[in-house]
Amino acid sequence: MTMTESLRDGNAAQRIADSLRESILAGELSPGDRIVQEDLSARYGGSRIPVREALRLLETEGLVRLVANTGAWVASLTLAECSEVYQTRERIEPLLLRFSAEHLTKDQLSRLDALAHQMSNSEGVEEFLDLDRQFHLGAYENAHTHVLGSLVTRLWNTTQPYRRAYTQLVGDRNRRIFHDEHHMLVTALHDGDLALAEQILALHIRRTRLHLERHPELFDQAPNSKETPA
Amino acid sequence: MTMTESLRDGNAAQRIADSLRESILAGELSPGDRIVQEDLSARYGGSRIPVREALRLLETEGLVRLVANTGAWVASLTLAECSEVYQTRERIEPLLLRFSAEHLTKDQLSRLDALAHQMSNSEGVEEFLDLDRQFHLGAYENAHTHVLGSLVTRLWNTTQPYRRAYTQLVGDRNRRIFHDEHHMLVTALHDGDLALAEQILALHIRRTRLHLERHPELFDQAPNSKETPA
DNA sequence: ATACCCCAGATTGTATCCAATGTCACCCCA
DNA sequence: TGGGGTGACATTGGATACAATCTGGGGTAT
Repeated sequence: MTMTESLRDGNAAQRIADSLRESILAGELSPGDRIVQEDLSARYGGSRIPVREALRLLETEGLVRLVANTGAWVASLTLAECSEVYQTRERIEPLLLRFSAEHLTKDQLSRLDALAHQMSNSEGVEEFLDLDRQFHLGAYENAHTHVLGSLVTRLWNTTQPYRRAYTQLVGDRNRRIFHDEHHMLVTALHDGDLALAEQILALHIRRTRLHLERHPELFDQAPNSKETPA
Repeated sequence: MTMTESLRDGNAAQRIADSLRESILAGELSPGDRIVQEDLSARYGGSRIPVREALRLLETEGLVRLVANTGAWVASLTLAECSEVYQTRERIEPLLLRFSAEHLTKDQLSRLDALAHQMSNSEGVEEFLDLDRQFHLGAYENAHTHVLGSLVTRLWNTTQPYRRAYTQLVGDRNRRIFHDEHHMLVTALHDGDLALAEQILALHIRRTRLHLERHPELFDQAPNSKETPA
């Protein structure tokens, strides 16, 4: 959905928000970066009005921080906040997986399996991040859910910069166990053992969080600081 | 916070959004009601610009539905969507309670106990709704959390109209068990038995959902319909 | 030398105006 | 008489212009 349609959606704010979100997720903008309204309006060839609406939108998504009469920055998280997001994900993603698994087709399962294998052999950071995201969100694809699905996507989005930083930091080391967990998850889904799949997913998210927590240097020290110390 | 400060926040959009949110939560506006930009700008004495930003804000909060070039409506939920929200709450509110319980003071516990008793004796629908909200959100008050707390509040907000409709429908019948669960929760917190408190809360939310699901007539039949059938 | 104040530039917030789009009622025609 | 098309009206979307506010640097007094 979206991509092609939203371009002619008659709605500039939505289009700008989508584009800006992509920029943040792709790492072109980093937490703490200043966002100037005029720059965006110039870049997208409109006035600042839709830009402002887009910023408001991204603010409630948690991707942007707005301060009245002062400006906008790409949102940053403290370690505590990021850990909070992961603990939340640990509780709700298994539920979403359950909703989706009931409707997953053989084809979709094959695709998940293929993605897991691709990841095992992937080299670059960006490729890994992209495949990882596709794998997890792909597993939720068939959850016919309007609320929980977008919520999970939102949580993925806000933590994406830190997933990137962590992946860059540790390189290819220590990834083996993540890949094993992915394969275990596919197997559990294939066997139709939903309870097991839920458990594996929860443990997978938990382990990722524990690994992240070993690297406080990746995060802001205080909430809502304007600049990344790095 | 907010009320008095936000009035001079230098930010009209925030102020309008806060006020409109209150109107929706108070039941002055019902799901499906049309929202006209000009009406709001007249009511708040400004132009439509901040109104539009406010609507965008409430849209991502799930309280308003926007359609490009067409208009805005107070968001409505289908039974399936509402059920989804409750199942999500069932998973994350116990976590939030855990975060908060670690820091709860004696005074706050007493207040929760008082609220539970007040509810047992409350008469009107609005009084009950208000106390219920104060009780639950009050229990989370000391969770030093930036993400999960606002998320839970958001989920409470989107389901508030249906909690109201249900409460009005069933009257005072069947409320006994809810009150019992509230008292049990306070007791568990008082005893410092966090695991038990989490379980009681999860069951409390689950039971509420099951009760709601017995009344599909309270909900929209199709997602995003413009008017409430009622 | 340092702390404070004040002003200029930059940036955001808002109002007014105009364009674009959707809605609805009316009319024409089969 | 009913269905489809067409036009005017209401409402939303966006651009320009102006007001309000914040930031940072230089000057002054202590």
